[in-house]
Amino acid sequence: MGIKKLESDFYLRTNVLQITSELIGKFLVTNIDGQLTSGMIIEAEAYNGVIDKASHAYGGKRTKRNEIIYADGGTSYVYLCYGIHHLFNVVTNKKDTPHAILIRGVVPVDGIDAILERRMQDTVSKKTASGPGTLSVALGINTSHSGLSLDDNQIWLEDRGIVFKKKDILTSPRIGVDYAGEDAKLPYRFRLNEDIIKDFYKK
DNA sequence: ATACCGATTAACT
DNA sequence: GTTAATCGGTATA
Repeated sequence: MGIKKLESDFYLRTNVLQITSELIGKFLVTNIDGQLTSGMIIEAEAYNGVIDKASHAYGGKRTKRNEIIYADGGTSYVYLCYGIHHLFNVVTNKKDTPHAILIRGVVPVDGIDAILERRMQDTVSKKTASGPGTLSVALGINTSHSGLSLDDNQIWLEDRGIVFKKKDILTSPRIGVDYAGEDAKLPYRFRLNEDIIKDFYKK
């Protein structure tokens, strides 16, 4: 057991689907604005680089915004969606192989007071950090954090020894990527069984 | 300079 | 189940 910060050997691997499944049960931790906050990852989606029509890097496209996806694994990629929502991604694989994982939901764990203040809520519920936009608000993440190394002391991931059974990690098509044609159907979304998630909110 | 649109959310019925 | 809100990024000229 114990707490182990994930290092580049974890992020530099080539199988983004494998890494995405392993992220369920890991902890996303931030130390932003003097507040230490964290959440356990319960949902994430894989974006498989230049061959994935749903990826910002499809076809090898490079723009000022998506340039970060081409960085080495272990880098934070945060971008603005619908003009309002800051979506946090983990870049994986080696430099110039633009794999990324969108973190879509966490269960709040550390710094609950700060999280509730940021979300302007009184109590923790499933709504506090269960979407890609809301978890960024909860943990204080915004586009200014894009390009940061996850080895930095502002945003990082931890393994706290929690392991779920394979059957409790469900796969399904990704959300909001209908424009990606055939690739919209790929089972690249990973999430924890709802019954197990409920137990974490009871604690 | 201008036009289009999205890896979403919250508040509805 | 439906839908309005909202604006930076991107492409096109």
